[in-house]
Amino acid sequence: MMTAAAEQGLVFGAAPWADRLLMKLRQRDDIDAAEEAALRSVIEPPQSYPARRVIIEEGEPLDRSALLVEGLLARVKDMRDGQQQISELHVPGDFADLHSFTLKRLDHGILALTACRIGWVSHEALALVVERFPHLGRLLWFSTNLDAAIHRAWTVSLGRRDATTRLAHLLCELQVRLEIVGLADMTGYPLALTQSDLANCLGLTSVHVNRVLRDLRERGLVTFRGGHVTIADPVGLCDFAEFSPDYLFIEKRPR
Amino acid sequence: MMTAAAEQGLVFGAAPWADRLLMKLRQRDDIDAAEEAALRSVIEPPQSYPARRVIIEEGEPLDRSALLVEGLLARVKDMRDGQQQISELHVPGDFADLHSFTLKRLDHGILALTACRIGWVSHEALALVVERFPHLGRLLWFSTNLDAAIHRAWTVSLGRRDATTRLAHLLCELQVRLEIVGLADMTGYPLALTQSDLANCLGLTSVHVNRVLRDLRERGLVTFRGGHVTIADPVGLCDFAEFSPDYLFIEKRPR
DNA sequence: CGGCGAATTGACCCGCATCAACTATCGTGG
DNA sequence: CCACGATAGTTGATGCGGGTCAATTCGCCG
Repeated sequence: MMTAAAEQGLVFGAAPWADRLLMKLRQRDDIDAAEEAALRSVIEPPQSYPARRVIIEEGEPLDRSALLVEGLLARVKDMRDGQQQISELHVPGDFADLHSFTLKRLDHGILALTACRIGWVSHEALALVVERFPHLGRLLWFSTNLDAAIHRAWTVSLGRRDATTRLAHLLCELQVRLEIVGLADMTGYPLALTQSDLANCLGLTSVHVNRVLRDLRERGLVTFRGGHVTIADPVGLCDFAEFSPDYLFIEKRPR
Repeated sequence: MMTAAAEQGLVFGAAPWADRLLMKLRQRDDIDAAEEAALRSVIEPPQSYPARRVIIEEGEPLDRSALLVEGLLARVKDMRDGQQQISELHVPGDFADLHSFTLKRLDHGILALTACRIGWVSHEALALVVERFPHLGRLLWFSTNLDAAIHRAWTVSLGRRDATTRLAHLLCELQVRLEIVGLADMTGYPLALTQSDLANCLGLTSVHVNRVLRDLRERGLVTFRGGHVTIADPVGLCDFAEFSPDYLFIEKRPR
């Protein structure tokens, strides 16, 4: 019962800030009460960070990972000439840098795009949990592999899609990922990004993102305005973007 | 002694086809004799595949992973309109789809770009080894996270670098990765790809790759001809490409 | 020698960057 | 309450990197 309630994000018992993480993991595989308790126990109470704060500097040695509880995070790489590229966006329920558990430092920075709340997990505690509950370990491993799958989808967008399709595809991805953690309904979702942030995801300039947003709006597919994405024609949008959620692995599979 | 020899890829004892994999993993962390034996034992004798053969179809259910022993593999995604994007190149010693261990199917295909030899590993056997040797499990987890780091480097190239720099960066990456497994010397390495393959990595057309190769040659940085990359000016090339091997995590770190 | 895929080169075009102006929004202090 | 300054968004004019199309040439194999 506690398990079922947690699935809907309604539990305010132990470490409720892990609810969205559990929602996300449970769409992949069952997690029993012992595993749930162990996982919740390693996540520290969330700390708040203001928008635009660098949470983790590129290369910094790390002994903990960040679970995003609220807000939006980005994995960013800065170039010599001042350009920036975002390699992934993180929504609540995501570990933004679970890969630092094995990498011990990051090849990119972690930047708060909005005000955020983050629950930290020490690698030491995580190592114990993973050895004690190998199935949970495999699920967390899965979770980093899912990040890689998202990277590959972005690679395809950047390499082979034009600006309009690329943006449409990203908005589809976010719809699905936010739905999983209960932050989107069928009509859309709040998204407190600037057009410049989107440009840094899409390898474009903010000027062009602006034009492309107008294009998508005028096509009657999707609107992004005032920090909210409104999907006018879900089927049309997916088709236009050649979007299929397959790469997000939303399916129950034994570990 | 066997361990030290294996480090140089000279052992022809048990499963010598795992030598390059061990070379690669050992640049990250020590592997003791028991772990080495366990790892070697799960890798089946290599099978041969001709160039251009699809090794794994996108979406196909998987219960084993492919260790590349010889040749070149690519992770490919095909688009509706016939375009193709490669999201990663694999060199000998790489698991091409270790992530299928947790994903159970792939979001992309695996294509042999040249004639290849592949040693298969069943997920069942792998699961046993990983539970028995958690440190080895962490090292393999690291290895999939390294793939993700390579994806991110490509994302940056595709999003923010021009064609010439992008190609230069890729050639630098391959130099380093091939050096690790003893397939490149300081002057360069064999690379049996077509210009069209490179185009599919870089989000370009083969026509433009051709022009860009000429540009790099005329700048005196690097030459790609007859299936061989010759690096004329290593320092100049790295500088030109804004290349740093940091994202390849070539450093000993405790697991 | 003939055939075929890969490489090479030129001419032309288009998507997106760049540069530049202007407007909208919002928080802040006088 | 308004003036302001800062940041984000919007739109137009112009230029360039890389795509497209097409014609050779090269290199290898039968």
